[in-house]
Amino acid sequence: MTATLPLTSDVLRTVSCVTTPKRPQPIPERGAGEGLKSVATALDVLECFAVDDELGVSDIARRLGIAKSTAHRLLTTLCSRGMTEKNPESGLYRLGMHLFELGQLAQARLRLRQLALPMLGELRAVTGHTVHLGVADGADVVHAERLDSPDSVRVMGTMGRRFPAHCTATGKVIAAFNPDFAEARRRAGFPPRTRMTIRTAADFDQALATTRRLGVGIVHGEAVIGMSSVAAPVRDLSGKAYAAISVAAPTLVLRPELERTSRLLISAARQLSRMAAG
Amino acid sequence: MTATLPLTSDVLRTVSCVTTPKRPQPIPERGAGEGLKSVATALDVLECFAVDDELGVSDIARRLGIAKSTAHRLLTTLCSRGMTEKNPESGLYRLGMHLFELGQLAQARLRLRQLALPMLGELRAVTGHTVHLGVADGADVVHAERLDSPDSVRVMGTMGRRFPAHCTATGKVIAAFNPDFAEARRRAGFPPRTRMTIRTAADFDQALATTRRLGVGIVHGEAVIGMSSVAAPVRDLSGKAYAAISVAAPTLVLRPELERTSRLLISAARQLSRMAAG
DNA sequence: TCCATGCGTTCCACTGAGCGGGACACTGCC
DNA sequence: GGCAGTGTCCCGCTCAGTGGAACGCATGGA
Repeated sequence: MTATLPLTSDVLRTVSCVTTPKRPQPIPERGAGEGLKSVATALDVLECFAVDDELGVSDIARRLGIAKSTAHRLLTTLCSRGMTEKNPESGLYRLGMHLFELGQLAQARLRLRQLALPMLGELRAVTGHTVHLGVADGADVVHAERLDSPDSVRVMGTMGRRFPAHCTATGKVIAAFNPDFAEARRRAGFPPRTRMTIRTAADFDQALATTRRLGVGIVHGEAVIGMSSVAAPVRDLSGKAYAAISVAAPTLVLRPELERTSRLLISAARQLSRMAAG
Repeated sequence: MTATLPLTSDVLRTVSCVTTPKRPQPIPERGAGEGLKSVATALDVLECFAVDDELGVSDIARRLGIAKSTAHRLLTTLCSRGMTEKNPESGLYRLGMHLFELGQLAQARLRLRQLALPMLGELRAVTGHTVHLGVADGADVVHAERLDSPDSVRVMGTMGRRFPAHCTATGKVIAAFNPDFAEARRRAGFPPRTRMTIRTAADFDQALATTRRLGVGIVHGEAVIGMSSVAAPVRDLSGKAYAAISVAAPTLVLRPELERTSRLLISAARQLSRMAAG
């Protein structure tokens, strides 16, 4: 059972917000986890594909420490439901389209996203930049929605991706107004992404203090060199942040507009907080 | 194991293209399915949420014909991995954010989508309308990508959704150039969506003949009243269609531009077919 | 107010389902 | 040709997953 926390509002559907025991990041941690063993192992198999695009039966068996026959059995079961697929060329397995279908359903039903969509569209229109909705999950932020800048040539595929809280504007601003979330990040550490990324708890705490003072989270090249973001927090009735909306653009473009963008974001996020709490 | 079919090209990652045994549409069909029983049941539980947003333990147990305790055990396991979540307000369960994460991964890795993205962007820019990439799956089309019209006010949530082949432009055009896919639809029947929807095999076959003659699939109000789409097929080396790209707009807007749009689509789809096959 | 009926959760004993080991065919490489 | 990989299949043991029953708690009607 996911530990039930004192979530005053339910707009954030992620129950497992901060206190999720562990979600394996680099290499799935086997056995750990409650409930049915075979089901848990099957989900571990899926998790393997979060790391690598395509994997073979033996590969997965080795990673999870299970018998080859077991891995094979799990994969055929997952395949029969479209959760994984077999690449006929390489003979390897990968994630299936049905997983995408179900995942889209999960996203489409996220209430916070439904509320945020019109405002995100407006923000994009006014700023002309890419906008995000990020929700806290564990020690990370998951991009629940992303509207690309109208003039962005290539559509990037970062939606649904998970980012450590210390290298994104959304992560910083949620951490600044949610001590539990910040603490989860401190425990998880500060993996570097670029040469600008925060690397120590001291720097992190200082960044959070700055964020609290400004009311917005800002990153310059801490996730991607040359890119900047600003984010404002979505908060529950107790004032605790559980999500954030952000605007992202090249640093050179965003820096001059920083103040105006911040004002827009704060106003939009405040409105969203009200709508979500009501 | 998903039956391996003679797929000449691998761009379509959906191995289970046409010959998928069955994917329960209205109510999950229990027990049927190879492999591990508990894993299969767990996936059935997920499938329940494709029908309803939120469900309780007893509800799911009743639907699947399993014991309440079993359903509860499955749900807690799924929850511990973020595949489902518990709504603390209602006490009911629903699909989880981690499912969204994994689903996004599956989509991002779809090779056909990667190839199509730039062309879809261009099509949207030139036509000013919403564009789709649909891939065949079973007797349906799954929208693997969707770029919204720049001037569309509200962003709709139809990406990742599954549509019966007989009421979409993409479905018609894939069926027209893929006899297996068309046959799968005939077997699955023709559920009505609007008063314009095709209802009989005879009408379906006639529509496919027209589609073959024009080279594009066209629907006027057959999925949504007042909306029209045109679609061109993406084909493998043998000429069999396995995906399609489409342009959608209000009927009144699209009708006058139908010929020009068709030409653009056919040219883009042809190019995409070459890139995917090469 | 009390009983009835629904819910979700927990426990427990039985048994059959899922486990690992091993055998097999196949491929590619030294 | 052997060797080291692979994916697939089979089989017997045993433990994991099953359903039933019991519990506490809501809700609602009599």
